Amino acid sequence: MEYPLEIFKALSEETRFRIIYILKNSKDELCECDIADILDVPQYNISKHLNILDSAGMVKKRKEGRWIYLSLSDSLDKFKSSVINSLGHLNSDLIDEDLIKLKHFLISESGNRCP
Amino acid sequence: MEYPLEIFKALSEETRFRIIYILKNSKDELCECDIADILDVPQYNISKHLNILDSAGMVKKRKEGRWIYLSLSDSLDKFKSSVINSLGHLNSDLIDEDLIKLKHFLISESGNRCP
DNA sequence: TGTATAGTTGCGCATATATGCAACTAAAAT
DNA sequence: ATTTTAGTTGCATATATGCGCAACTATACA
Repeated sequence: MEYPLEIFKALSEETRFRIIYILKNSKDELCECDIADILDVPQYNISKHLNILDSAGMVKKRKEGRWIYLSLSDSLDKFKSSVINSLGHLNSDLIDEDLIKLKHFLISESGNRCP
Repeated sequence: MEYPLEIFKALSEETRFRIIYILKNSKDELCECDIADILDVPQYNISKHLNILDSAGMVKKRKEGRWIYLSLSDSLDKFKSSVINSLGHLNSDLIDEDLIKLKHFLISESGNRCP
């Protein structure tokens, strides 16, 4: 797909947008089951959406044992990082709910989280 | 639709992306027939896509006689203007072709352009 | 070795969305 | 008044896309 369109298309779907949003706001890596838990979306959907975000070069996957740890790509080009930085200007109750759940997740270190 | 999604969805379609791109790069207003001509897309499609961009609050329409003149909205909020500014980091042959055609259009003041 | 958990993937279905056509309105221009 | 041009809109169609399910792999643990 044409380059910029791929990025906008990736971000134009609610689940994918929420994934990027919590990855951007998480100080730690998150594994797929974490993300599925936080967003309350089936893991097989998270998996599919992460494939799309990966193809668009927006996320980094790190496999460790049985888990795949995710974070924003650390090699974002200027365009991508600029678009993602734009998310910092948003303030919406809906995405705030995800951030609250993310915060609880990060606090309960090995509580609810995958080991 | 949820606010940020609407913006990304608007930009994730090729014709709409190209419209925003040339509006961002045009010093003058453009009317629909100009845009249809530059992008080589039927005018009824341009019209429909402009409705979507308008609903998303991304463009300004100014009616004058038989024509509707378009430009980027002059009341973009921080998020929208940040996303649109991200386009400045792009360099793609495809969108450059549109810019070349736009340039020719702007030069030939009342040549090909609508009066 | 058997079981549980994390993640993947193919299929069928439902929905969303862009397109072309054709008929329409509105405002010049003759 | 008639014609021409800019723009709009409803409809049918084709395609894209996300979802749930179910079967699959791979790794850890007992």
